[in-house]
Amino acid sequence: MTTTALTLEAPDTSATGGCCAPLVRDAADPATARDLARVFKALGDPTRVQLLSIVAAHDGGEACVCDLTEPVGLAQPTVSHHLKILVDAGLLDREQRGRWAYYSLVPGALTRLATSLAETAAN
Amino acid sequence: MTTTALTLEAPDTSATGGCCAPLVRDAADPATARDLARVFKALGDPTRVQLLSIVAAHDGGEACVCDLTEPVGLAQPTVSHHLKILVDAGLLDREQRGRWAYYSLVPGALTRLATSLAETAAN
DNA sequence: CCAACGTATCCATAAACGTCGATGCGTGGC
DNA sequence: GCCACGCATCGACGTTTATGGATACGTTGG
Repeated sequence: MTTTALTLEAPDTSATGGCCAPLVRDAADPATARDLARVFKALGDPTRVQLLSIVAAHDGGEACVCDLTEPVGLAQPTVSHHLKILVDAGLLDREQRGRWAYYSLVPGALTRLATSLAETAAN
Repeated sequence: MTTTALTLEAPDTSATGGCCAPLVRDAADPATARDLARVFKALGDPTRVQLLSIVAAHDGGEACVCDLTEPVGLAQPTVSHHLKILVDAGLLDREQRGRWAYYSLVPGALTRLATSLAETAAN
């Protein structure tokens, strides 16, 4: 799926004699933008940024839900909801050990995201 | 501002003999998380990622609204709305020259964001 | 001045989101 | 087998968001 190779055609500039010189060189195609935005949207909530940060700073690089409800001051179902969003975004891993579910950073996920940002900036 | 030095108290682990060893070292305090999330939320929409990318890739590193409506396929008020969000997030600069409003990347904004991400990953 | 143009703001609507109580599911202790 | 525990899912509610039409604002050209 999502195999859209959309080249993002540059609009005709000869018709509009105005300001526009739309030399879009290699802007992100809609599919890439959608994928990037999905990850950013997952990070677009203060609670989730906190959760990610707490997990990262936690001893062993992992934490269970019971470690997280108190720091963020939210009910357990809400925290589970946010964690699921972070997992779906590919930012957190979930591993069930015994009764507890341990969450940890996906290795390299944040770094790759940082690289994408830096690339756009240098584009 | 935002000089909150919030130490994010570690919950007592001696009481709960269970899973929890909440050694939160230096997780992001709520204020920092809020600021970060605000920028990420601005990037949490495919249209805005596309807009940012197009502006970055555009000749001269700047583009007016008339350059942007067609590539994203949205009405002008909608594009203006998204651009305002990106400006408010500190990601885009707006400069009015003549009849046209030129938008450009805020120098270093994306790089700083990338650094924040990398820091969290290495925490 | 006035008209044309590019852009921002206002308003309404539909969809998505955050939140939490109630509840269901899997695991471990007794 | 039963119960307690940790966690996920469901349903509902209020809030926020994306979108575009109508319109107002500032600028340029005549």
